Amino acid sequence: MGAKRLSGRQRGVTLADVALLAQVSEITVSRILRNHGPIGADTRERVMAAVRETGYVPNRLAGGLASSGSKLVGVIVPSLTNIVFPEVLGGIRSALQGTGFQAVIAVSDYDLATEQELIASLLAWKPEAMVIAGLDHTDIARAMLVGSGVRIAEVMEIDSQPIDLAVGLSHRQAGFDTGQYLLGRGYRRFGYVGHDWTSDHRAKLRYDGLVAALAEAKVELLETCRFDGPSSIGAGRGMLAQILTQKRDLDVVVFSNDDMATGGVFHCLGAGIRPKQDLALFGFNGLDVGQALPTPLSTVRSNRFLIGKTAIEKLLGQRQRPEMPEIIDTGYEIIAGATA
Amino acid sequence: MGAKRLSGRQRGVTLADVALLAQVSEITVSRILRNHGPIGADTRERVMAAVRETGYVPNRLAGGLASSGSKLVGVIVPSLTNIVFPEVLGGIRSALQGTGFQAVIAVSDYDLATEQELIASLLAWKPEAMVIAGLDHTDIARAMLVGSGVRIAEVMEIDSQPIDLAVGLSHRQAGFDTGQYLLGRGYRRFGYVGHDWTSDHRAKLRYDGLVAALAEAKVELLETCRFDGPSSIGAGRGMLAQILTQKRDLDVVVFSNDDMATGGVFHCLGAGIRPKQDLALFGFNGLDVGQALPTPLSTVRSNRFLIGKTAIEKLLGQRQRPEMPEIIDTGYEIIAGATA
DNA sequence: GGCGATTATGTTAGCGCTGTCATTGGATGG
DNA sequence: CCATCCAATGACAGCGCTAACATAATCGCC
Repeated sequence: MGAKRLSGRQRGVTLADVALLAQVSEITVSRILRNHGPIGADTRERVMAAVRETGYVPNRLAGGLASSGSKLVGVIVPSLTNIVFPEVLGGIRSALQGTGFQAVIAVSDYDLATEQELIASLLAWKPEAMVIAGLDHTDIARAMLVGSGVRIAEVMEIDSQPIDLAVGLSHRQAGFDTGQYLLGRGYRRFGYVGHDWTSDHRAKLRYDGLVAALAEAKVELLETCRFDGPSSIGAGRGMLAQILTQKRDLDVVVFSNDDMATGGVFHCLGAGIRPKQDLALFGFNGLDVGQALPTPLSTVRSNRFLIGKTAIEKLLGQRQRPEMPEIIDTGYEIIAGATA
Repeated sequence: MGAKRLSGRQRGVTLADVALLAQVSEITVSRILRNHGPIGADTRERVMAAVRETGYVPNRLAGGLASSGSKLVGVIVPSLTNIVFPEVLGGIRSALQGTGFQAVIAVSDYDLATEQELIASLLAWKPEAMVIAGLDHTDIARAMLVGSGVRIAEVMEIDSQPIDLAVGLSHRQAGFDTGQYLLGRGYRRFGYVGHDWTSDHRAKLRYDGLVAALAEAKVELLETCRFDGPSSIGAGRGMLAQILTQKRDLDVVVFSNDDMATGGVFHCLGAGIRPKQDLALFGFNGLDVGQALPTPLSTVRSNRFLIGKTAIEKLLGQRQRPEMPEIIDTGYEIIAGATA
């Protein structure tokens, strides 16, 4: 009773309702809710009571529009089922904690066209910043990102030039170091088991680095096997079985990542091959699965959590794009493990 | 040049700019961009050209405010590192595909207070629907959800009454069936290895079901071990080692989930215990890791993808809350595997 | 060939909030 | 005792878009 235009209810309590109940103006309620400007203790009390009584929920669409700032950070990752990306998100969430910002997560399914759509879609929410996995985008996507004026972090890799900020590690270098490490341990008869490169081109970079390291030492990669699909433990298991029928006398197999390598270890366990003694196995990422194995996986630790955290801290630390793109190397380290 | 109020640029192209360039009114541009109402072919052409030329990106905050509908679906999950939730999200994304809706994902870290904050925060975006993992919420959270009028799906479990819609499976029943299944296979000396129940109360429900099944058969659960933290492969490995020192003559160990059980298998492999022959192991979820094991894990398949997909389909299928809460059982099935 | 139906476009009035600039009523101080 | 300042509050316009209602222009059809 008394409501002027709203008849059927349903469409929510607004600032006006709260203001009316608390006998103050809308702007005062708004200020109290945002801790903005000086407010009398009694007024605050009265307004908060009204908020509670009405069950008022602010409308962020209206707020964002009015203040032209959504307090949103857009995030695009290629997958959530590959555990490394949730880990990056963990870092992002941790850095966002208490800042009032909220991440909007979108998944591109390793598809650049989808990524482009998602970029358009997320920019429409006027995010304060964007975090995108990878440096590879369509031209249109890149143009939209550049044109938006929004700060952009491209994460995971630093092997080429970013738009604004890159946070990650050099996958090519990691692959190279893997090669040198294994050569140093005396391995000479190399095999490689990978997965689809069109979807995961960072795996390709690591492969290139590996081959380069071997070439420097005049060692040849004897056999290569690639699964035509995303990496998985099952694929790794199957591919190792396959490569071993093709070339029996390998002394080490490098996998595109830990998932694949874990599958490789499973194959060994099932086939009575002793990891390291009979065949060395090497992965990438340093995932928990691999480290919990009876023989902890020899691999490279990439710092996913740190990548996400650093990206957000940098982005929120400076709201303007820098003159020159910045590149932050979060590094990696070889985990000796027990399989190589 | 010619812009009236914008001096320093930066703050975006608007509908008005596009309309001006294309020599039509704003509403016409708006209609074209939304495929709404009849539009002349030449006009459409001209407007699309103007959109391209200006690099216009619609402002969804304004759009949502004007049409009081954000085309957003809020999703709250307790974790992204537990792979089951990304799988639910996969189902959600699949059902959202092509509907024009976008999911906003938030992570509660298994904390009901955090969940409550996230609910408030997501409701502020005026989502069209919400999906929340679990039926357990704070009173305030529940009140906000009820009061919002928004359609709500509570997913994963159906062991108690939902607000609006529940999609999932009965974890208690799954635990019960696990017990009966193992009894049927002749096991009598049961052990249980779990993780923190305060964070994962569905695990507790399964445990309760298991105990109930055993009690019916007058079989006792001989030993219980619970890791004080989230489930992980490492924890499962450690806990199995521990329970076996406490009680050596178990013939089967039921784990709180596949992560824990996989750790258990790892322990066996390391300790020379043959799964099934020496000690049976049973998990929950039917994860890929477990199925890729040299001895595929005996477990229960929960249909995570289906849960997400069904929830969204139901929610978008009917925009009004039903009179009575609806419960959809997506079921589960026992995977015999090779460890029990 | 006039009347309603249909198609294509425009006009107006907000959606719910916040930035900006008043306004009010003491407290301060010389 | 009046100018000055500050704390506390309010009025008002407008963020960028779209629903709802006009308004033209075209088209059949008896």
